[in-house]
Amino acid sequence: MTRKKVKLAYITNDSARKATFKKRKKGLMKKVSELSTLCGIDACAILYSPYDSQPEVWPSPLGVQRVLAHFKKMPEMEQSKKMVNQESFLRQRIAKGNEQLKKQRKDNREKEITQVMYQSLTGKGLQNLNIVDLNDLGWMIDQNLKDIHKRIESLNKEAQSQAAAAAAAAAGQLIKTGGKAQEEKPAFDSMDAIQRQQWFVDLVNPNEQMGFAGDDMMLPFGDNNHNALWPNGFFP
Amino acid sequence: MTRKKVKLAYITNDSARKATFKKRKKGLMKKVSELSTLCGIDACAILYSPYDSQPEVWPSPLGVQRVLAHFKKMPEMEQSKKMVNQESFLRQRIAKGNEQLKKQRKDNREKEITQVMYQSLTGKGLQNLNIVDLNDLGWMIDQNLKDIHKRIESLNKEAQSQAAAAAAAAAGQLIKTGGKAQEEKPAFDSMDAIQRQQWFVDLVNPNEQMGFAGDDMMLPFGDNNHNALWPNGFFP
DNA sequence: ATCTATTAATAAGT
DNA sequence: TACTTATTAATAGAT
Repeated sequence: MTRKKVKLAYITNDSARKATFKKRKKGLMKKVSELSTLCGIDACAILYSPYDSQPEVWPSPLGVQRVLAHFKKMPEMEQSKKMVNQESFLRQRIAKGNEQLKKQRKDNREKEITQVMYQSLTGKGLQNLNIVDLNDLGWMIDQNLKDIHKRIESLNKEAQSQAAAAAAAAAGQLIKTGGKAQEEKPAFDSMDAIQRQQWFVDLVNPNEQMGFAGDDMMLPFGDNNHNALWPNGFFP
Repeated sequence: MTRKKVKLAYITNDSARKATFKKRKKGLMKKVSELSTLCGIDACAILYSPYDSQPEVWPSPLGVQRVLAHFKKMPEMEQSKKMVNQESFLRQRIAKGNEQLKKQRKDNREKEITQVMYQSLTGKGLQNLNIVDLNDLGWMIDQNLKDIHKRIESLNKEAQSQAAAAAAAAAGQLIKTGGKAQEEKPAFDSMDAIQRQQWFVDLVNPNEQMGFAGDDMMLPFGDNNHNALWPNGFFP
């Protein structure tokens, strides 16, 4: 579909319906053909259109009859097992749609709360939030902190192994200096971390000023420990 | 298809084939369903896979049997008329592929010659071209000139009607000045034309200098009239 | 099963 | 009817 998302319903305009039929028939036959080739399975398709008195089939009349014979030999019960019929097909599509809706709502909510969070960091205050929003906001901040801690850890590990490698190299050159360099220059000071800080500062501070610690910036949480990472300022 | 254009051939890797089958079966059933709904036609599909002992059908066992009955009632000759069988299907696909190849080659050639043309405008010279290339280059330049003339005409017409409108407005205000303004300010001087000029200058002159009229820039055509548009410089 | 980068299908418009 | 193009849908490969 293109130029417009099409509604799945009978096309009332005759010429449009015919045009769509021709295009989609071709596409469908191609799909059957590909599926059969790629996966080596026996398949057939039959279409009756008002545009031709004869049916259009894939892959061939004989192929269709072979598949049909196979199909008709089975008892009705067998035919129905594992079968995709219109009802179950629609049920699946509806279920899938609902799942997607649910996920989308969750994503939306997350974005909403994230926006609230950033606004609060630029000094907009949290006065207008209800308890539900505040709860979600707290949850999101906790999530972010967890992510940050994970990231710090992984960067520290990286720095450690790099430092170890450097030490090994130094040892190889017989210029050993006493070690522990990796603790004096932790990974968080690396280029990557600096870029990350800058990104974060830019993000929370679009107006070129620190919005944090303004008069009405006290977070209305019982648990102000959300800020524990930065005991005396934005970044140490 | 994605991540890679897939070759249309039996997938030998078992798990990949099964995964592809599941995805494509779903997609195919959806297509049948949509075609049936959108165009109100009677259709069915039957698939036998090695993954299930039962066939998977659309729209339902009964629906399939109805379509099948319809199909089997016809004499063989009738069945074959207008029918899409595997051979004709493949023939169509091959023919289509060849057409596309032809068109693509033409496009490529055009791009090639266009590049030669631009290079020549930046002073690369045309010494290395054979007679065929030169011929095509001449053709392309003529095409471009035709396009340019068309564009100039349409812009002039536009300017004329605008000027007419302006004159009408002026007349309405009783400040008629004598007319002919549209000839003193032709459309080619309009904003659009200026942007176009700049674009063209940038295009032929990527090194910030005029490559035209350099020592070896004389075009090796018998017909130097290709330049007739710019008798004394790039743009008047 | 899910995700995402990429290709394929196709709705409108010419 | 066929071609073009802008957009959506399908899906290959990776996770």
